[in-house]
Amino acid sequence: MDYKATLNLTLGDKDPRAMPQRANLPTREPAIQAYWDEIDLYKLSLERPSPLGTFVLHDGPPYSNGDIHLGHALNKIAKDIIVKFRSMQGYRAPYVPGWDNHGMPIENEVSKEFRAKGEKPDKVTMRKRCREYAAAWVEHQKKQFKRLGVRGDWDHPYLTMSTKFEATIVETFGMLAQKGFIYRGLRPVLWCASCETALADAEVEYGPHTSSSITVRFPVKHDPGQVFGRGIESPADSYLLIWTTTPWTIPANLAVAAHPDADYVVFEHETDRYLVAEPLAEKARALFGDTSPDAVGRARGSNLAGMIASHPLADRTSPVVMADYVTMEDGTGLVHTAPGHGKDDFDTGRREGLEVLCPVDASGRFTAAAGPEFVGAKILGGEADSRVIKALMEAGHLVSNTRFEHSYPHCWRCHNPLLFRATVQWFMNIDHEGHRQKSAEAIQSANWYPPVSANRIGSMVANRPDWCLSRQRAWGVGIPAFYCKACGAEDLSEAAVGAVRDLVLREGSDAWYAKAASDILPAGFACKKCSGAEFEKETDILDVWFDSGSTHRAVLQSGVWPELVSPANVYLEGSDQHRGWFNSSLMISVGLTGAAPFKSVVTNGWVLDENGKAMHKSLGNVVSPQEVIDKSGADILRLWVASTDYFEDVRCSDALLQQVSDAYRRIRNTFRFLVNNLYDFSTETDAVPTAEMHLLDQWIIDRLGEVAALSVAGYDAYEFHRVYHAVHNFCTVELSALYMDVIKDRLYCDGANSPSRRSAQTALWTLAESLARLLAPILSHTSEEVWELLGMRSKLASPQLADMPAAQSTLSAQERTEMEMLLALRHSHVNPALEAAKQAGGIGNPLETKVVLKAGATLGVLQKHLNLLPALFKVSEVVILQDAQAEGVIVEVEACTHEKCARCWLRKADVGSVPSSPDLCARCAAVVSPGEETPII
RNA sequence: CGGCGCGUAGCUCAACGGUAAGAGUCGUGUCCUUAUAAGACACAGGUCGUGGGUUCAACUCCCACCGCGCCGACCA
Repeated sequence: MDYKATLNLTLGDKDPRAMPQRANLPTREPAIQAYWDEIDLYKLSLERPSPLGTFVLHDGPPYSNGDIHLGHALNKIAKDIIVKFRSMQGYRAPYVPGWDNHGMPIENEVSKEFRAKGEKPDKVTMRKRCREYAAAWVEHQKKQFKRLGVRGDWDHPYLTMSTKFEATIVETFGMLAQKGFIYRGLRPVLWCASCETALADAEVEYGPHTSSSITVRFPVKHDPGQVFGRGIESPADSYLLIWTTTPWTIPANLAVAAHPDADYVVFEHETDRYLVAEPLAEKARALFGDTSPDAVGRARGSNLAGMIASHPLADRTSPVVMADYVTMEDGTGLVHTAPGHGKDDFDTGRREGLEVLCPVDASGRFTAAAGPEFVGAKILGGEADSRVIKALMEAGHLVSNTRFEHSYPHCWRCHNPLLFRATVQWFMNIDHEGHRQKSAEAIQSANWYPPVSANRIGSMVANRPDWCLSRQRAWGVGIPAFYCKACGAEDLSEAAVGAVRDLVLREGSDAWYAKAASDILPAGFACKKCSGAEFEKETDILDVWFDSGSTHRAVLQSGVWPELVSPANVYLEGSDQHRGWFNSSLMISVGLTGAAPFKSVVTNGWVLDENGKAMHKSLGNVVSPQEVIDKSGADILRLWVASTDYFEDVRCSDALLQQVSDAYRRIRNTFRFLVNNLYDFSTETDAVPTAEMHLLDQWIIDRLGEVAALSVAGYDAYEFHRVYHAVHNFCTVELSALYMDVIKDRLYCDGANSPSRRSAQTALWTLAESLARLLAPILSHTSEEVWELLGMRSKLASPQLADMPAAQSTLSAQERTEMEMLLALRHSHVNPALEAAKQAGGIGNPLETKVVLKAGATLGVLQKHLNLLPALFKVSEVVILQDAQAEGVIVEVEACTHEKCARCWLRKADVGSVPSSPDLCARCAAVVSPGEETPII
């Protein structure tokens, strides 16, 4: 007789009530997301109780251009996990996503469009198109982010190009100006002389270029350390040797840089003496045809400070300064320094208080400042070089002149070589009123995950130069500065900037370009210096880092999102943002308030391929989040994020995602077993109080509590892989391999409404419901699916609106110890013995066996739990024998000789004891005959 | 080239300076057919990137090198 129909089996996949084996996430997830939209889950999450207060994760704005890539996905998913966890932990956790809209990449794309059409738009037209372009990508990326399952105020994101945001940028700039942080000065930028424009780094292409390579001697005028050994401080016939591949920058020379830690030597050639770095002395001597290595003097680089040379052409001095970027690779170890023509030179010049000399005009010709003999000479084409070389030769200071091929920056548009040219720019002074030190303190008082982040940004802030805020571009927020037409004085007064802010607020930032200064400035506005009444507007825009660096003011403090607070609890961005957003936000916030805009900062590493290499389209190793979602689902991507230690660089590939998919299937199958055994269970009528449950059921609830505690600690530390491993191991080791397997007999064979089965079902229900909550921040969709199947929606619309599960153990310490001992016995003794019996042949299925335990000291514990053991070992019978000699427990396996019950397949002594069911054991006979129940054992 | 960081089984992650470096996963073999495109059991897998050093003792601390990544520089 077939008794299968009398068993309480797990629901099969065909049953409409069942949780299906196939997740089918690519189609299931959009339906779940539609449900979230329908109930307005984000709003509901803000309305749930928040005993712990508010927790704001402030979104760093991605750039609104292009499809999102895996790095975006990692970042946004990690943020989403944090927000959902904090909410479930008991915080009010709003999340307002945002976008960074201004900037060069969009301007370039739009420029290309116009160029393709042969149009030359004015700034306002250009900006209008940029705005449309950015807006289109915002909508595009928004869909992609939402598809990841990220919860937030997607209907009200912040945009740096919104009117209110742009007004805040203007205002922020004005406030910094009022506090004295903003100044105007020269700074070298990469300049294309043929396009007559400054270029951004991204617009520069490096390629081979042949330059004139010259060695020049600078007569020493003042030698306080008497390095030259002439016995006097103003030696004759003593020279510094320098090398350059840009002869045209010699007229702009203002200093010679030496490395403080390098060794320098003086050598003699005829009656002249020359100073060079020791490692390069040999080469330098060769220029004179000398080989003798004798040095007539030597000095540490740091001892050269104070030495002063004469400029080889102009009538001025050129002091020796220290710079640690001086290398011993090429040249002489003494570096020609022209602050107007190089970034390093500029920084050195600023530090040393040198002026910034740039005798080159926009078209790349020498101005009068270069010297009367050079005026009008063009850099491009080499005219300037040859005139300078000729002058040096005539002055007798040219030592050598050769050709030198090296990598050199070129304009990406016209492909001509670029030059560094100092132009007037706006800056934020990083050392104003101890700002650098205040920033360092603000860094110290924040929490950094991982902790080394603090060092990283710390050294960046310690070493960063002043912030150059000017960009010679169209797509951005105009710098709200006015220049007096009469005297040229700049005006950043509160009245002027305030007028611009009001204008932008009223009409948008395009109005800055559309209107004349007189239409913007308040009536009667006059120059403070000369009382002039006519003004010109600044044409540069602000660095877009200034935009994003203002988000804490424009978003957190604006009042537009009243649920937000400032400072934010946490910022979370990729490690490149130490130099980017973290830095710019810190500079502005410290400048205005003296404190950081964040309490904690988490950084995520880079996404690499399976070999640890960066992803590049050309390498074909790019994993696209859209493809993963279409093929496997967002929960797979989310689980991948949770499985990694994302503080460091993380790896991703199809093979790795396959591993994550396997882990997902394990977790899903665990949920399936739990859910599909609850089809006839109601918490209202069938639940068994924990303290009255079967010991094994109490034990698994105890374990669940531990896993929940571990996971919550992992979430709390932003280390989601701890959650992943804890839950995955729990599903595998405790649930699948052990608990769920062991309770099958009770679940399937005991009476449907028997207390022993209801006890197991109560545990299953608790497990399913708790795991759904525990995993809701990570597997948001699957948790939602489980929640619905459990019928929980009638109580609470989503597991994301529940509390994080907490321990609810009723197990005593002694019971826990005893259970652990029995499980250890199963693992280390019984299973191996069963395996050995299986390998030896004869006995295949453990259900056919009897296990004999011979024990000494542990006899009492074994006997106490004897009735648990057959199920725990998955065998038909367990016999315990006393054996005082036994070290630990001896396990023997033999065939069980009882009759096999046709229903439960266990071999039992009482099979046939009920006359009406001769092929059944007593328990099964009682179940088949109604009215009898099996007690909890 | 410079600054910062990372490098534990094929993979994802563990391991207070102290017992023979642990889990899961993948792989292989066996069992089950009552979670079944599931499940159970077992086995195999590591000179802890390499080489030095400190220490009674190093995966753990220090140095160098190699590989990888981020940021910066590509230069006089």
